[in-house]
Amino acid sequence: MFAAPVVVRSAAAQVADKIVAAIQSGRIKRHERLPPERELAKQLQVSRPTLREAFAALELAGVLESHQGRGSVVVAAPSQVANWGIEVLPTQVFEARLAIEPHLAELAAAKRYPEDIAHLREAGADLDEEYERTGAYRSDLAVHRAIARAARNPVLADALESALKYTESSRWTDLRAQALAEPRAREGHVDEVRRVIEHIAAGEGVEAASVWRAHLTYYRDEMLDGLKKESDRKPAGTTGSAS
Amino acid sequence: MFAAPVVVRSAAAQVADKIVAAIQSGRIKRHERLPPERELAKQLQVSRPTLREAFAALELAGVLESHQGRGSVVVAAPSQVANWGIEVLPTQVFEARLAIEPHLAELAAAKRYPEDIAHLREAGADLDEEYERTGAYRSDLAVHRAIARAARNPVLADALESALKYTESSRWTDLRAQALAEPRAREGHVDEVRRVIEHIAAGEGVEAASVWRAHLTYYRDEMLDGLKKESDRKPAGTTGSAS
DNA sequence: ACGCTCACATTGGCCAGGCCACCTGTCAAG
DNA sequence: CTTGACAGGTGGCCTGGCCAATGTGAGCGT
Repeated sequence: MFAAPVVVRSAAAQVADKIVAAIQSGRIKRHERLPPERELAKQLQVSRPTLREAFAALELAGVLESHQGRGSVVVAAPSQVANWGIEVLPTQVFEARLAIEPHLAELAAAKRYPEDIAHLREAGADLDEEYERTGAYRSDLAVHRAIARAARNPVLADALESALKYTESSRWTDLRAQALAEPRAREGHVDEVRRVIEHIAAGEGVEAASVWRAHLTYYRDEMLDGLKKESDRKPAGTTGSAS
Repeated sequence: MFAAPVVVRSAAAQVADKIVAAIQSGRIKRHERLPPERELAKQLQVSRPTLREAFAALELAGVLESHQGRGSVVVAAPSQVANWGIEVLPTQVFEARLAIEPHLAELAAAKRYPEDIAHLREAGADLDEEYERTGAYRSDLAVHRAIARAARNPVLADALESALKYTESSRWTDLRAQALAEPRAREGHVDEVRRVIEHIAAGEGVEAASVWRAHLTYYRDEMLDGLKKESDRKPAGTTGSAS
């Protein structure tokens, strides 16, 4: 019992949550002015500094805008915060990566900035070296990121990063380690990485995208197999994690 | 002269910038502990509440993590903040949208939740109605967003939103208005919107993606034409915008 | 009657100082 | 060796205040 520990959420974070929720639900509309800080603080029963922490966070996130003497207004549409706090499933992570990463490989092949290619080759060499030396490797994330960098598209690079964020949970790394336990799978992966790098360096965008798509597809299937086996062993999920 | 007005950046925002810059440059590494708030505030010559505003913002953004009695640690990798504050070009916005949106259409066709289809049809009907009534339309963003929602993938939906954010500048809306000045172009767009909705509703993912890709490609070419004409008229760009 | 100026209320930006709660390492008692 | 109390360090939060930018309306002159 008490499997789920108490998640402490700071007062400022709770205030931010409330404001976001109000925007999501449409209670506060876009370009609408919020009550003055002093008043809102009184309404929410927090001090002004606490409220200001929440405001500062939302301002950096592009949700609010505050101006001295004028007040604070909402600048984000509900759609922009619609997915905040939604849980992301492993299959959704792969959906996103399959949408983004082959395209990144294609863009990288189209642009081919010398320093990016060098950086990419370096990441590939590191992976090769690790594989030759130890017969295994921990992850090829560096290559994925190098491709994103070579694509020179900040919007897609950010999107990839937000997908990769989910691959850092202990749950995900466990599954990955399990998926990479098969020596044959590893060899195939390393080979795909080599090929995608050469395709990009040669400017063969379509081929690079194709290899990369296949790479991700294999990887996905191996991971989801692990997920399936796990749920077979333990039908009732008891893994809980928060953030 | 003095074309660029002084952009007032709050002290808290500047502190956040400094910390992000330190992570980008590798001066602070991942999982490294930061100095205590009181000390860091002294170093940066700001008060603790101001520093705390910056911390709150970075915590919401997933860069820091603070725990009572333990201190604050960096949890973001440099790659995760690498693209912060980078200017995004119109061509990059289209690169990203072309990567994401056809895939979203395909996912929407694969999932086909009834309420999402209804919502999508509604957005399409609104556009139709506006077009029939006025012979023009302001934007079909609602349809794009409805497709994103129907795809049920928060990672991709967020990515699309961050790309669409750039389409809200006055500069972009001007270009769009100009691109949509051709009645023939509008008719084609409305027709594509109708078709993509029907393909999605019918579960024809490949076709939906294909139509949507064509739609975006036409749109991109019209917009970038407008951009080109504009730069022909006025070779030296004097448009400046900040933030 | 119209336009202009300027004082003032409003509102966010920032600070000082303080109290409390929590975590961690230490050290003595069992 | 284990257990528990304890103290120092640290973040969480508050009160109260001053300053600076903004917008407004009264009062002025024309």
